Amino acid sequence: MADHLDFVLDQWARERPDLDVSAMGVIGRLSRLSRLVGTELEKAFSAHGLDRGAFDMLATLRRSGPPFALTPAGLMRASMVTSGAITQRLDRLEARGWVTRTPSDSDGRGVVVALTDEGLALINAALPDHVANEERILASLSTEQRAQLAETLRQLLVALGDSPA
Amino acid sequence: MADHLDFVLDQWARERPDLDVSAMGVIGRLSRLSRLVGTELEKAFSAHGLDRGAFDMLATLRRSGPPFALTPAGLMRASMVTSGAITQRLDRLEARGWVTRTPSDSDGRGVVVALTDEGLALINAALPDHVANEERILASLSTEQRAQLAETLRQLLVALGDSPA
DNA sequence: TATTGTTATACTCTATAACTATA
DNA sequence: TATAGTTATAGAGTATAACAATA
Repeated sequence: MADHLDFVLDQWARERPDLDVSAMGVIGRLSRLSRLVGTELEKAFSAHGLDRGAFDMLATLRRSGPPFALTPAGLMRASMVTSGAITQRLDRLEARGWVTRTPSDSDGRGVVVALTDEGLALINAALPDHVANEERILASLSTEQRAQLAETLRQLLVALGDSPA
Repeated sequence: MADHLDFVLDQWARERPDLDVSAMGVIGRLSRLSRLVGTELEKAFSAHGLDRGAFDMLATLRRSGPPFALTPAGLMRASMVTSGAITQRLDRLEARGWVTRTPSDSDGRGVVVALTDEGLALINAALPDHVANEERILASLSTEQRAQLAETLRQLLVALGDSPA
């Protein structure tokens, strides 16, 4: 079965046969898939009253382990969004009672963002649904394909400068 | 070499050993990579005074072949953005003199968007740089890995409802 | 001087809906 | 009634820069 990029590559082959546009077959699909997957992920989030940004913040705090606390700078590095977006996300999460902001002990400039009991309960409840949703999204791939895909994506990420922490 | 998702999966293994979060290894990497690749693509666009949305419109018109004309609805389907975004993109492209909007002959409600000579020259010039940039982004993969990646992504896209045209 | 977090600006996009002109 | 395109609203993100407090 053909996808949209099959159509696009066909058009380019006809219009610009001088150009090798095969890279588009990878990058174009990457872009479209990321969009479609994003839409699918929202379904599980909204079932818990969350959106992507909120889930991202709560999950990052959750997986950091007890006491479920990080600085805004740490959340920024993990989420790949700008500092302004982090401030706004935290404003909303704080208003909902899911996180607290307290001055850092060790750094007078710093702030520590921590999950409240309500925030912890929420992310603990949303997490299994999110993981099940991701499994559903990947259901068309074999175990081997999934492993191979993860490894190829990692190779690309490392080459583009992605790093742990 | 480790990437960010190696770190994330490690944290989840420690915090929620009851959950199989391996799907995150695929979907998380997909999301981060799409973001990083997007940033890299902008470099080639901005060298020609374009942004992602503008390049997207011009390239879609270009590959449709002579007379390089499509309806806003056609551009919307190809680009996966909302109708409001299309209207705004076309407003900007029209103001720059790169596309024209003329009433459709066959449908009184319709509009035909067409590349101007300037728009055609611009996209023809930008295209080889864009393709070279995509090749650079994928340089860390072998030919076989690229082909396999494209095929796996296509499989996922088709399963999620992506289709030609 | 540099860093932390917040605030501000202008812009692009989202989702949703209303609106017109036409089919 | 439905469709094509535009317009409008509120909200979340971008990039960039400025800012106060602290290191």
